[in-house]
Amino acid sequence: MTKNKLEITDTTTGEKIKEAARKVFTKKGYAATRTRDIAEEAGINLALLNYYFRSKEKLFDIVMRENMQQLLIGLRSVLYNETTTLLHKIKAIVSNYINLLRKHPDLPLFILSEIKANPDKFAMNIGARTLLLKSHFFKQVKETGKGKINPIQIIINIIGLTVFPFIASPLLKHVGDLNQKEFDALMKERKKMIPIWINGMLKVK
Amino acid sequence: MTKNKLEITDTTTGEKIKEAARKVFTKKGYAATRTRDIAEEAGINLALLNYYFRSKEKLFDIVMRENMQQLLIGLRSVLYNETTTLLHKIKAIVSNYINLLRKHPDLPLFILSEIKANPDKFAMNIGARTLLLKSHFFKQVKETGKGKINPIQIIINIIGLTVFPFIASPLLKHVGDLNQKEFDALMKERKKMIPIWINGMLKVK
DNA sequence: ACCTGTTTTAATCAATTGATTAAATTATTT
DNA sequence: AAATAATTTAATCAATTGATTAAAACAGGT
Repeated sequence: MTKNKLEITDTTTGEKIKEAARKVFTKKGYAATRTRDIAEEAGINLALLNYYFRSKEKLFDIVMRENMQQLLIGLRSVLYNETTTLLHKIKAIVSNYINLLRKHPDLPLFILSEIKANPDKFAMNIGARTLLLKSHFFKQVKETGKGKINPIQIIINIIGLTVFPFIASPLLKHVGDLNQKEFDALMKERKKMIPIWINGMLKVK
Repeated sequence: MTKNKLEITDTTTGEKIKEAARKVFTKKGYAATRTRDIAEEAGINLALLNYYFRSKEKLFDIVMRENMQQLLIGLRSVLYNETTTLLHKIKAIVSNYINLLRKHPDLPLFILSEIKANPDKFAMNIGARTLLLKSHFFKQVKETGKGKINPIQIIINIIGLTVFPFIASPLLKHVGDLNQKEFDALMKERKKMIPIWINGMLKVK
């Protein structure tokens, strides 16, 4: 069985390890993760981790690359669509990301922590820069704010308003006295509100 | 010299260790920090760390407590001032925090990461909840948004718009192609803009 | 100068951690 | 079935890590 018996849920040993690694890395971060935790989570012998992925770091690189990939999938098609309004794009971006983050709430804190811990490692990605800066979306932000506002500020606000509550969720739940259900309801409401708020910013002055 | 020769900059051995620990912990996080890194940064023998603070964790607890303290200092006097307008309070909060974060840019990511890594440890702080929820500031947010908007959403937005850029700064600098100077200019501009943006949100609908 | 308590140092410990090895088991090919 | 290749396991390694110890250096009081 070297190649696919159509692998019912593609549950190769390698795949099991990778998914276990994603879970543990994302929850605890690279430094706090023990390869033995990953092995246990995957239900495999520790040595198999090195057999399939050479090292903890190589495994991490693969998981992280896929995680970042996931955040960019589908973004290009929105950013570069020349047939939709700016407001429509903002609604799509915010809605898609909040849906994604409700499924993977600790993705942003994980990614931002690891970028900070090792900025050089992620410096390569010149593609992410042009993806945004050359987009139809960015042009629309520029001309809608026509000189009044730096478009980067608007970008920061869209991402910040969308992502921040998930980054700070333990804190917000505590000081706001919210359970998971109430927090979820807030995030659902934000899907509607953030585009309205951003729209307001674009009309300031 | 058992007690103060007025300690020119209070540079006790214990203080040197604590400040070195603050620097290393804040930069690398608890898990990635080695007690030997702290000792080297402080220029002291490793054993002195345990002599003065018993353990890595106890030292961390002290540093973290002080860090969180720093974020709350001066907040109460703003939140509970019954003589100022809501807009005035928002300006004060945003301005104070951006000033603080420009001096200590990796404080928020550090704190939020550690809270997520160990939520129980920080669960005690029932004081932080009432500090916000019982404040004159919170009442003003409630009545200004009069039923139209959940005040918690406004709180999230104020904190998010203020703090998020610092959390995501390596990413923002990269995709926005910003150097430190340009990033700083953006943060300066946000001191003016965030209160305006929040004001707009309070008037939505 | 001598004693006493505090601070500092070098050496060391036990536990943990990422990784490897050699043998075993299992699958595939001939 | 035999041979070969791939996968899995248990045992072990060397390096790192947080912490401790016993001795040395230092200070203040008498």
